[in-house]
Formats: sequence, structure tokens, C-alpha cells
Amino acid sequence: MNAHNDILKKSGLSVTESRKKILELFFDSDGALAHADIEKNTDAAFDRVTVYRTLQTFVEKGIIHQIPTTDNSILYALCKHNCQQGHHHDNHVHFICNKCDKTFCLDDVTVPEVKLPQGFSPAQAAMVVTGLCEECKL
Amino acid sequence: MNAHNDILKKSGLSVTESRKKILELFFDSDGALAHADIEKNTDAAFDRVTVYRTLQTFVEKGIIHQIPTTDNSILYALCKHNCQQGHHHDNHVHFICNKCDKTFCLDDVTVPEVKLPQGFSPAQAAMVVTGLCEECKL
DNA sequence: GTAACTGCAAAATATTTGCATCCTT
DNA sequence: AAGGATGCAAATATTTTGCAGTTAC
Repeated sequence: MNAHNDILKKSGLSVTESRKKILELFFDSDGALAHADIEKNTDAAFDRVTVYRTLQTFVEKGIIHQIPTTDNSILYALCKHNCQQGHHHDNHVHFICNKCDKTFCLDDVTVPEVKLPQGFSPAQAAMVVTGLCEECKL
Repeated sequence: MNAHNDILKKSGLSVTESRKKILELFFDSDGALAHADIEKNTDAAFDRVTVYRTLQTFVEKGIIHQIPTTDNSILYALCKHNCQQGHHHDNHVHFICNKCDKTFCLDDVTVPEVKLPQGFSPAQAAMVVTGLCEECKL
């Protein structure tokens, strides 16, 4: 039994060609992918709309999470820790290097809780730190 | 004599209506604004294109910086060094309502410090919380 | 006066939605 | 067989570009 298929099943999703292929891409690349990367790497085998819907579904199910970037695009990456449906949250901090523009998932740094003013009801929190990465600091 | 005009001049930019007004907006709001907020708050006095170009110019000149969010929107906020006159350094948490899409500056909620892994050298940190605001929660 | 800036129109790009058909279970 | 997933078409939304006219200096 294929491990990727299990992931889909565990999330209550049908195992389809597009989902298998896109999930495989994430495991192969072991990094963050943009929507465009996925289209490119699948040779347009799937409709653009399917890619949108697949990514959205994966995010909802906690299979992948979104990484904010400054260039008006969203990167997606596998949730490495146990993200669970419903309260999966991309709860680690992201770091964007000002020089090389790379985005890093700081998997071990969790977004701290903050107390919000009366009336605000939080669903998700994101924290992005910018600065210089290991490489560019030298 | 106007402080805002000085900022523009110091960056080598002509002092124009749109730039003055948009810069003023940032100082008035003392927080992050999305492109849409700016269009709304200027009563569409300026062309949408002008807003795009003005924001881009301000980013290039280091007057404002971009705050990435996971919902494919970018917030813009004054850079710290230009915020010297106010007591507020732009280090408060921002809240975006999922329903009405408004952005709130939670001035009293400061972005907590986080410890980064070895090698990362932070310059600025942003935290964006999404969920439902007071109004929309009802 | 000249270079820089803006507004308009339109192109290019990105995202969402409805619906008929096909596939997974 | 039934519900979910996909593809296509088209509607929306967002961002960029070219150019002519205007404004700041």
C-alpha cells in the first residue's frame, strides 16, 4: 500500500490521479511549491482549476499549509508536524531573507499565543520574521 | 516644512498629491494597510494604477515595507526608522476579518519575541491573526 | 523647459463559479 | 448506484504596461 494514498484516505479524500500526483510532488520536492510550480511539474496534465481545488482541499485537511510571501504569491508545503483537520494550523514561524528572498519554515519555532482584545475571535495566526538568513549573513 | 513632504524629498521623490495623501494615510492609521484599504480611504480620488505605483515606489525607497499574509494579500506599513516621531513602532499585531475583510491594528497587542534558530538574524517581525471581528461575529 | 508623475485604456495574469460528465468507492 | 471530483467555459478580480497629457521643480 502506497503511503501517499494512505494520507489521502486518512483525510477522507478519494484517491484520484491529480491528488496522488500533486501529493507526490510535495514529497519529492521536500520544500515549498507555488501554484505555478505545480502546474509546471505536472505538464499541465490537470486543469488549472483542479490544481486550485486540490491545494485548497489539502490545506483544509491539514496535509499542506500556506506560507506567506511578499511577492503576492502563496507557497505551499507539507505539514511536517501533526496537523489535524479542524485545528491544524500552520503554527510555525516563517522567515524571509531580505537578501536572497528565500522563505524558511522554522518548524521548531511555534507562533506564540496572543491575547486579543474583547470581541475578536481568532482562527489562524501567522508570524513572519524578516532579516538575514544563515547564508546571507556571512 | 511638512514632515511628510520631507520624507518624500529625502527619498528623492516629487511631492505630489497622491503621494502626500497616501503617506498621510499611513501615518494616520499608524498601522498596516492593504491596497484595498488605500483605495477605499482615498475615495477613489486616485487611479488604481497610481496606488499600485505609489506603493511600489514607497517600498523601493524604504518608506514602507510589506507584510505578507497567508490569504494572498499584502499589507503595507511604515518602516520603523521612519516612525521615530511616534511612540508606536510598528510592532503590533494585525487582525484581518475573514468576513468583512477589514484590517485592524491591535495597537495594544505587541508582537511577542521569538527565539530563532542559530544563524538567523531578524530585522523585523510581523504577526497577522485572521478570524472574525467584533461586528461579524454577531 | 524637462523630467517625472498620473490617468486612461487595454492587455496580461490570477482566481472563482456553475454545470455537465466522469471516476472512486 | 451515489456522491464526490474533474474539466471546460466563462465570469471576476488583480496586476502590469504603453502612451498621451499633466504637474513638480
